[in-house]
Amino acid sequence: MQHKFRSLCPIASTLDLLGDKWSLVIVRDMLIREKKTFKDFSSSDEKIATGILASRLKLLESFGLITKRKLPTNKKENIYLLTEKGIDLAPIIMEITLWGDKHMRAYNPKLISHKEVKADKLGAINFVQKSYRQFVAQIVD
Amino acid sequence: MQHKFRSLCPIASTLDLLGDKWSLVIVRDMLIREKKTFKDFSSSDEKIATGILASRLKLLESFGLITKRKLPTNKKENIYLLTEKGIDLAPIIMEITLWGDKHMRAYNPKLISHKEVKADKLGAINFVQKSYRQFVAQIVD
DNA sequence: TATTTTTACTTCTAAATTGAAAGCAAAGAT
DNA sequence: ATCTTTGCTTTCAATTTAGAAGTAAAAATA
Repeated sequence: MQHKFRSLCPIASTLDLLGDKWSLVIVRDMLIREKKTFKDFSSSDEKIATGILASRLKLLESFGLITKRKLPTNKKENIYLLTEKGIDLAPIIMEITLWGDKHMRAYNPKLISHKEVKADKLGAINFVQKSYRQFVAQIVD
Repeated sequence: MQHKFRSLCPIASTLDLLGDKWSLVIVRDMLIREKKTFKDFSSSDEKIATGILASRLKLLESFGLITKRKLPTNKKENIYLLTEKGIDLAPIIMEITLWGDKHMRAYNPKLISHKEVKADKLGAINFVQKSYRQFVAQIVD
């Protein structure tokens, strides 16, 4: 089944896939918090409904941003991991973090700050991507 | 009336405001295409419904990302302009452009490419922000 | 000046999506 | 052997969206 795109604009097309309140929160959990199972994602602070979580994971997988696999040691648990395409979202995630930290605090005063990102954006992007690749490598034998 | 936020995470909070298919498309039209009236926005390629456009403009204004004003020369037309807070979205917009250009083309082959952004991201961000500030200055006496 | 057109919406309704809760089957732990 | 956990699916009400139509005032045109 193929997606419908609103236009030929890369921004609009990316938003056709990721423009909702949950997809990038799931990617954040994977990339920054190294979450990997359905349970991990459904127990995040934001309390995503399981039906929405299931549909988002399916969509992200269908677009190749994540993979779904089982480990030989556990036949029940599914392990979701970001692909390189998904890891490539790190710059977007970091820019959103910076913008939110700078401009949303006025409306959500107790917002958590990410000092490393503010201090060294490119460093933080590289660090997170590198760490995540190691995390994947350690899981996928 | 105040917004509800899902958590204390800057990413989730930013997505509480901008996490939908339309808000950043409107910001794109303002920042990159220098659109400024209700008509301008409603005539974009993506065909936003007027009801949604009206509600998004109201929301963006309520969070201080845009301003709404009239020119002394026209008592009907409303002029919507990005504030500095809105102009500050340029890095997010550019990163989304780059990601989309790189990864969505497989699904939307005729995607338009933005060579300047690919060639010089920081330059493109600065250029767009500077140009937009000039555009605003020229409108607001 | 009178009429037509434009602008900026609002309203309406159907369709789609979301959120919350409950249910369920298989695997794993006790 | 039973209880618990995991990974979902299902259900249904509530909210949001998409699309069309309507409206009032301003502006352009005849």
